Amino acid sequence: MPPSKAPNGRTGRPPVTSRAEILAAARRLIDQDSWERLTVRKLAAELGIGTTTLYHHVRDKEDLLLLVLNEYAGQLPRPELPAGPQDRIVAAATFLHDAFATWPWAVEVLTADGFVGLLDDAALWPVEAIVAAAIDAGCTQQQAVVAFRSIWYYTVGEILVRARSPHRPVTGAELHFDFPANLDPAKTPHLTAIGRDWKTYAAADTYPHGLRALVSGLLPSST
Amino acid sequence: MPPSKAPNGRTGRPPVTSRAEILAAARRLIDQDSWERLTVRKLAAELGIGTTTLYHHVRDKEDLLLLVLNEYAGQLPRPELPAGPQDRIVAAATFLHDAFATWPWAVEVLTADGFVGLLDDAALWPVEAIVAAAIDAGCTQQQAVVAFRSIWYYTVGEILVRARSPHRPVTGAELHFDFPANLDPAKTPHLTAIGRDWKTYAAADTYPHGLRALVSGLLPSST
DNA sequence: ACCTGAACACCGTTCAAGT
DNA sequence: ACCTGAACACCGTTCAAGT
Repeated sequence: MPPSKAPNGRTGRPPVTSRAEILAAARRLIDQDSWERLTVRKLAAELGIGTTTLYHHVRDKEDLLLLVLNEYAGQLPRPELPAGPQDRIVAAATFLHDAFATWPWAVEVLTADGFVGLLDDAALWPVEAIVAAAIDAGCTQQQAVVAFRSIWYYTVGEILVRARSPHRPVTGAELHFDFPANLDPAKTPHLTAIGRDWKTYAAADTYPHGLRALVSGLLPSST
Repeated sequence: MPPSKAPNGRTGRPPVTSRAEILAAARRLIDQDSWERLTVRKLAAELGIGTTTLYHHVRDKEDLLLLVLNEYAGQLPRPELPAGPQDRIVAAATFLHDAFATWPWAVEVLTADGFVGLLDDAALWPVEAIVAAAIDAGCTQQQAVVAFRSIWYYTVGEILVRARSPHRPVTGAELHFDFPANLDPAKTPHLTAIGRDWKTYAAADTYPHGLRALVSGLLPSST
């Protein structure tokens, strides 16, 4: 038997799915459940196809996650940035932060794979904006790169600590500083004194505050 | 047959291993290979015991990692700290950073489980030192907690980004900013201009620089 | 008391065979 | 061209049975 001939003139067995459908289903599952619990098998089941069929449309699981990530990044509305360099950096970094806060797994994927060689051109604008603003503020290229990296570390750390805190996804006591009740006041007097208040203090979202402290320390002093 | 009676008077089958031996073997395997590749099965093989025997000495894999971590933390020599509050914070944070830099999996374990309720009393001194110094510098308790958290985020981020960068464990181009050659100069002029130099700039260890910027921004201005 | 193999309930991925 | 079940090489953990 010769291979069947489809109406579109192409030959062979017709597809049961497409890359776009796969990405949409993956995103659905990630949003419903966590990205850690997304498995190739579940994704195929969601689509009603054989597990191994997926491997005809994406290289492997990592490839799949990067595709979903870039799609997500491209869909986010791009905000207006303020004129002042320092405010511009804060705004761009906060945009990054907020984007990651709703999709913390993106940070895991990006840090797992060396970041940006993997991002689409269109998703790089916050990086460009931060570097550009730093140079506007009087930084050399090198200082601007250093500034971006510091901001990136701070942002990644905040997201990961927050995301991994048990069952407190939105705001809250991320550090989960639930001291053992048996803190030794001789060894840790200040921690003992703070005691239960730590939880209260740590409940606030301090990302912007720390970010401003960092940025003001990184840029050449311009009053 | 009655249960055999050991010379020490205790009854039953004699142990083939101990918690101490298990922790030592786990540490050996983690140092040799990465902690991601430590499996319960490999650990049992290393000890020459049945896999499931491990579960009589540790609750589960997470428990095992925490035990190893606390042992490691307790063994690190505690440095002298400078007198000035700002320098003291930098020194304590740098100690944390360096400890994690040689054992990045510790950060993974700690961030995975909400940090410090899990640390031994003895391992908490850097936290106490940072909070104490912040209060010395004029911070309120709340400001001191915020300062610690910001420093913690920055440190965690640096370690994780560095640790996960492919095959560059010690120093180096952690961000791996290997732009696609097809960067659009219209969209990302500054990144395009920096180009290959990014790698050079990013090769430096900028943790201390960013840390100082952050700390100086966080403390009440004291010249 | 302590040890252990078999078993359970999973993974991601490959590959030969089918349509 | 595309799909797919079986299979491979793994995981962490439980549990009944052995000593």
